[in-house]
Amino acid sequence: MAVLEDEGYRATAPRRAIINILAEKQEGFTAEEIGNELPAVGRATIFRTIKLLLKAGVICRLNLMDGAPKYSLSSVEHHHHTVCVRCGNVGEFRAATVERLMRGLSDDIPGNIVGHRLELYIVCDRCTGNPDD
Amino acid sequence: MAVLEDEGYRATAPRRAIINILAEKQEGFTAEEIGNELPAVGRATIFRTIKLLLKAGVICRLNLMDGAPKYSLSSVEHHHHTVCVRCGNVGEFRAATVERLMRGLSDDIPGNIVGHRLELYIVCDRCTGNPDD
DNA sequence: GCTACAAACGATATTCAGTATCAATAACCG
DNA sequence: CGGTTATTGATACTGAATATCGTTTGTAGC
Repeated sequence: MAVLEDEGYRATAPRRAIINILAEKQEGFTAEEIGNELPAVGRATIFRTIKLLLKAGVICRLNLMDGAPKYSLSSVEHHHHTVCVRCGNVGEFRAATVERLMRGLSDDIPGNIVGHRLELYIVCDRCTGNPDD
Repeated sequence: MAVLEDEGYRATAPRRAIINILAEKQEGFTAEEIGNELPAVGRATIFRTIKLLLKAGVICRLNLMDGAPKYSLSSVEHHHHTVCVRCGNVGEFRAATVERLMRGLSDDIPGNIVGHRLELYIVCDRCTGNPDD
């Protein structure tokens, strides 16, 4: 919540409402979902606020193969995502191994690596139990 | 080109035209680019054919952070992409290290890993030379 | 080569996510 | 409290992608 002040933005009611919703979500959510839960807030503001939080690093965007992009709280600053291919739930993980790998890879790549993104497609434990949910 | 027959699709003129264009491109290209080079082919067909080739595994889709998705020939069956953050060019690379990493990671992930996707954001050699192109 | 039938086509309308515009509103600072 | 200015919401718009549908065109069988 302090993010708004830190960046010099105003702590308006719509923004607070959106941030409160996000805090409960944790998991991957779409812009539309937020809009549905806050009918009082205009579409434009939803997207504006999401963009604002993206820039502030509070949430991160995840472009999936199909459908609208999902967002999730970036509870840790650098991390990667797991996406369950069956239920679509999104998780976060962090692995030092990945970062180490990047450094190793830099010799094979024609240019300077400035960032990376890793997505793991999984069948989550919940879905493993229910063959077709 | 044999892809079409292999999957039971018809080898129509528009499809052949599209495939020919793709064969020259190699790099990341958008659906719109293809459309521009083939004004005779309807928009719908461009997208239909792209989807078809995606399913057949001939090309792969790359959802970037902004703008339309890019596609590229999957000249090797499993690979990852480099995206130059300055000029937007897309490259492919393959590294056994990545695959090895996945196996190592599987213990830390709550579920079964069924696939993965890695994108490297780089400043390519060409752009490193020209500070602001 | 000709015919028939289904697959595929192109033009158009439509959906959907996201953005621009702009007058009205509400935070913040004094 | 009042003025300034960021922010809002309604609406219109854009741009990518899809659905519809009458027409065209591969292809298999003759």
